[in-house]
Amino acid sequence: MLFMRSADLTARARIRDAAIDLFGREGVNRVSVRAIAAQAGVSPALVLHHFDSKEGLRKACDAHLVEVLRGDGGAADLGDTAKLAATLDAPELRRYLARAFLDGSPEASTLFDEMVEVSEGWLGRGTAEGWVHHTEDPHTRAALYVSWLLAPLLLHEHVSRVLGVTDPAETNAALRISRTAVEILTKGVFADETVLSAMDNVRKGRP
Amino acid sequence: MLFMRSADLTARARIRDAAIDLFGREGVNRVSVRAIAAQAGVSPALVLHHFDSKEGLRKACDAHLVEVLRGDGGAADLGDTAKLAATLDAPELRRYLARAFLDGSPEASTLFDEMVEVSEGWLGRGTAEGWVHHTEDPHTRAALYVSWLLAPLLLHEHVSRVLGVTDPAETNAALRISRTAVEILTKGVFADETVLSAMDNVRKGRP
DNA sequence: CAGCATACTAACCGAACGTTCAGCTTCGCT
DNA sequence: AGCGAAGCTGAACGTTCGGTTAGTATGCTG
Repeated sequence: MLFMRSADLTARARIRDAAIDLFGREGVNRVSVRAIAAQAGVSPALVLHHFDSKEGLRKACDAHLVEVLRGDGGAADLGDTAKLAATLDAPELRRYLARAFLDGSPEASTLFDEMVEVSEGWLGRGTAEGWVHHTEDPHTRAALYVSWLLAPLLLHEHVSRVLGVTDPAETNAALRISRTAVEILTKGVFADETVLSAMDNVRKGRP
Repeated sequence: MLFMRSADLTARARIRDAAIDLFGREGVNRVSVRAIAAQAGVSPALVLHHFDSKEGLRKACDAHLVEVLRGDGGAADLGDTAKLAATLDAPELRRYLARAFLDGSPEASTLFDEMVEVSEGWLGRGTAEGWVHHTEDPHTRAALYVSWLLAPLLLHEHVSRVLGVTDPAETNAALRISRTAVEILTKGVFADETVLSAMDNVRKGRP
């Protein structure tokens, strides 16, 4: 178990990687143990020998993803958007992460909570230092910030289709999206406060 | 077929509503025809009598959702965020919509494309009239705008957990989120342009 | 070399799935 | 009243699923 990292071509690792790929592509329930075994080049029985059950395999995939995402820096890295994006350069990890958030595994919930916590801390520090605007509701803003960070990942299929992405590398599209996101987060979209004050009026009307 | 709307308690409609509810809750593949039939109070065979196959039922659900979403105003309503939010007041419709975007049905793809198109037109008009900021890349901004609009829906489970939502009505939380979103879209998050210019430098370094 | 745990497979199991089908009601029409 | 279509059901079909079992190969340890 100790030197497992150097032997990342073991059947166990191949099964796990195949599962991450297929689970991310199709969703956990559309993928059979047989299909995972076939992609990993082993028998279906070996999958259950190593992971006890399909659910056990899914948990192992979650754990692996979380381990990779945390990187070397512990939970702190979860707030480092650039580092996060770099780690998620692998399409199969991206797909799996998106699926995990939607299928509602406990590991994904914990991960989301941590990301919100780290982001809230980071934005709070920014507010104190003056490079982030003040807000009435920092908690909601952090939750929304993380949601928006994940949105292009979750809707990757549709976003890339709309943007006409065809190249396999996709780095250009990712850059366009990031740049536009930062632009909105810096300058906003609306040039005046009519929409905002309209919303505040609705809010006061319903205490 | 013509007066079907007035007879929305037919077994056919009950099956469709049960399918939307269960598909949205669990995902299409986790739900059996038998479960849908049970919730609708009919036999499993009747489901296939009306919809030919499970896939046919799913398509009928998609079509129904799109019909409801378009409302009376045709595609134009897809850009009216407030109206959209009102239509999606029903939790089961919200859940189903989120699932549809992620399971990648053709209907959902068309819907997404239309939402982006309508939003891009709306934001373009706003730019011309001066109440929306100019952007280098209106197309990407529109895609991102729609993605961000959908993000709290897709991540509803996690967002509501983080915000500590317990009340079944949820109107307060929805209001908090909307208000915060509009706040960000009006004032931005970042108070200066350091992040933005840093990103532009990266971009120029990689032409 | 013997002993034994680990890695792995082929064959199989019961359960649940989507789907089919023959037949039973129930209605609208003439 | 009579008849055909539509709504609807119970019982089965073949398939595929996750999981089990019995057994073989492999490689380490004494």
